Formats: sequence, structure tokens, C-alpha cells
Amino acid sequence: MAKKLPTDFFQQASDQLAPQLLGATLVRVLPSGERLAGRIVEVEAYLGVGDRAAHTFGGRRTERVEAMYLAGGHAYIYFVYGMHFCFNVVAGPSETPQAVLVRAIEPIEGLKTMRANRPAARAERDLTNGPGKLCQALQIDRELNGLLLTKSPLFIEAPTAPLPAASIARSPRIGVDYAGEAAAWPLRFFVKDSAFVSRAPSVVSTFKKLRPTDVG
DNA sequence: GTGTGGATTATCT
DNA sequence: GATAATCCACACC
Repeated sequence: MAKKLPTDFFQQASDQLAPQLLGATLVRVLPSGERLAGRIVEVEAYLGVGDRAAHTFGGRRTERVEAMYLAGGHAYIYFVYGMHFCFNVVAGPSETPQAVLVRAIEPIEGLKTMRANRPAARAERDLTNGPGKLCQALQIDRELNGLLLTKSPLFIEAPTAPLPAASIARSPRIGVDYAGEAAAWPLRFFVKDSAFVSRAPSVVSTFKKLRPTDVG
């Protein structure tokens, strides 16, 4: 039986914590007792007050971002684009408002329920290959915001074996073009060969253009 | 496979 | 009134 990551583990900077969450298992226990779970394959670090892409840039402190000021190991869940929820793991000590956004997981348990929750999904990877999609699949919403991940129906289990550094890739974060220099910071971490990440690394599409045209 | 535009509303200015 | 840490359908290659 896998072990929950303890609160202590989350008391480190978000960019340190983020790659260590790859390979771990995100678990959601429904009110019915059913377990929905997936392996974390893509995350992004948001550094806090000095990071223009972060909701807490400049020390901003509003009702919405209050959970980011909690100690590491709490959940920060917010609503965007009038439609979607995104799930973050708060990092570092309290009053240092930084977090790790979980962007994609590989479904492991409860696939049938996930499909019911995500009628638009065609392929299996469409169930959870995006921050809004995985929240829909795992029934993660406002109700879980601010909860401590070690003591709630939402938690993270340690990887059975640590992921080798060579299988981790990084890139700039997605959807933060408005953030000036911070938009280019390589704070997105993902499992290099996973088919379950939200989008393939850009080099892959470059290869396509370089591919020779078919010859008879 | 890629690219574009529309959906839809809590939150903040 | 504008914005947003996104997703989906559709057109086209």
C-alpha cells in the first residue's frame, strides 16, 4: 500500500518541489468511497511574489488566493475562464505564497467514473491531460480549496520508485504569455515520454517539419 | 497532425 | 468593464 506524502515534504520552494511530484499518485476519494487516481506527469511551479505569472505577484492577497498563503501541503483550487477549476499544491512555509500547478496525470484507478465525468473525452489521455480536465475527471472543485492534503479526500501518494532525472524534461509554462520575462522561465516539468502530458514538447513538432517528404 | 475563435463567469480594477 | 495558470469544435493539411 502506497504511502501518503507527509506535510514536511511540501515545505520547500515550489520549483524544488515540482519535479519531485512527477511519478507520484494523485488520489481523490469520492463521498461514495470510490478512489479516483492517476500518476502525475506534468506540473508547473509558481514562485510567488516575484513571479509575474503567479496570482500572488507583488504580494497580492485577496480572498481567492488566500490558500496560497497557507503552509505547504494545502490545496489551492481556483476557478478560471468562467468554466474550469485548476488544482495546485501549496509549497513552502506559510506566508510564502507559492504553489505547484498539477497540469496532467495518467489515469490509474476509477477510469469508468472519469469517463462519465468527462463526456467530451475521446481517447483515454483526453480524460486528464490538462489542468481543467483532470479537475473535471476527479471531481475537484471549490469545496476542496484550502484543505490539508494529508487529511482530506484529496492527497498524494509517494512514487514507488523515484523518477530518474533523465526522464524529466522542462519548458516554459503554458498560458502565461502576459507575464513578461517570467513567461520564459522554464518552470514547467513533465515526464519526457509520457503520452498523457497536456501538449507534446515543441521540438516534436519541429521534427515533423524536418521530416523528408515521402518518396516512392 | 495544426491553427483559429467562441464559450462563460468569478474576480478584480 | 476587462481579464483569465482553459477547453472544445471546427476547418484545413
